[in-house]
Amino acid sequence: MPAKENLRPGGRSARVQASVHNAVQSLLKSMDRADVTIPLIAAEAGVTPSTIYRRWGELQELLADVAVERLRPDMLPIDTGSARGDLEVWTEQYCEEMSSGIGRDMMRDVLAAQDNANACKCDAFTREQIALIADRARDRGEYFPDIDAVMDGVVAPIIYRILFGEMPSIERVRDLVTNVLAAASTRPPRPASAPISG
Amino acid sequence: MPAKENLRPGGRSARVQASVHNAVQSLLKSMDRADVTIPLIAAEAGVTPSTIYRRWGELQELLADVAVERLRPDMLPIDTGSARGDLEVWTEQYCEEMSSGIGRDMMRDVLAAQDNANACKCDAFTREQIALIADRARDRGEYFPDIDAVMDGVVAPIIYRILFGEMPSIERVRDLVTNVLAAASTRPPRPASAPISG
DNA sequence: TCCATTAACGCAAATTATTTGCTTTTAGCG
DNA sequence: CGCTAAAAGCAAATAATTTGCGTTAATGGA
Repeated sequence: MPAKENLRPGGRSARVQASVHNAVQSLLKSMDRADVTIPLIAAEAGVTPSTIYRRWGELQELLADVAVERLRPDMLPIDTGSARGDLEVWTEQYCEEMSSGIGRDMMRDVLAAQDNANACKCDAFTREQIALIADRARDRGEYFPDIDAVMDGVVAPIIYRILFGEMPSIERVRDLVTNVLAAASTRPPRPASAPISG
Repeated sequence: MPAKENLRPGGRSARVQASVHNAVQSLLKSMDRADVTIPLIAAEAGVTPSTIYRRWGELQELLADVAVERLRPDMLPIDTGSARGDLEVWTEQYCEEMSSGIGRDMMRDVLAAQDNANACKCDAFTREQIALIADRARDRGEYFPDIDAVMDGVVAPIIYRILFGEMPSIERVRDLVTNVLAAASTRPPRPASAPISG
């Protein structure tokens, strides 16, 4: 299950990794994911299959590895001038990305892998984006809820519905934001969680 | 991707399915899930591998199929005499089951499958259990929140955290229940969601 | 009850994927 | 610049998956 951590960062090793990642993305665009195999990826990347087997072990791990890179936020949350606006806009965009076919597939890939490190990374990405919005709100002197409250109140319901079969409507998403902002000003912060082992 | 729907319900076909399901459960108990293969399951079940390939297509679909059966609730929510008590007890038990190694593996199996019908089933199971608690509350004349509010406020945060790396503490779980019950009596019901296509 | 129909199964051969032992290349470092 | 070992390539061995075809038996109608 070791993926791209603790490997030689330079030269050929990095080139191979990039080439394999590109090959995966390219193949996923042009064909059904059920037909993507490791020998196929290897051919597309110009690498021998055993290299992929030794580095990623299974297709699932490689797909998770590629997916988490694509899920990494590539821009700052839009600054609308208010905490509510920032959170609303960010949430709507997040929901749209995640509920698209590609977003759902990537999430599935990340969750399907044996190694849950990639899932943790995705959670961290989301928290970072919300933290940026929160910081901005505090700089403006606005109140903003705890990150955990936003994760529970906004992110979790959206992701749950996407994973378990219903896509949330835009009205519901706005509602979630409204409720978490309303609750924030009337409830004390909540206790923290414990990290999971396996 | 057709799993066990629209197949001949009687005799041999049903026997084979039961035998394969049992074989999967038995093997998952005695060995690492990464080492469970279709030929192995076939041998344990006393069937030929091609039968499994033709019926389930991939190991992932079979695992999802078995997992969803194990996730089906096998008893009514405990009646504690009050809506709050019922929901608290049910939630704590649900959280415990889902965050155990077996529960997480089963959820992973269900979500990893191409076919999301099994995931929808799991969602439906959960909603049914909550609906039973809600019905009981109404029979007693107690107010009870909308099922969707409980899914968003209690179930989704628990599942999100289990999937994305943190196990919720019992205090947080109680908090979620408290909040959804508090909100229920002060907020109007929310609009419904739209089903997902793919 | 018996027969016709056909879905589902079993078997085995063909194909494809995965693992493994060994050799070659090259990144990292003194 | 040369050493060392991690990572890659290659090819043979093993294992999984697909497929064609004959057999079994569930279902439905006479």
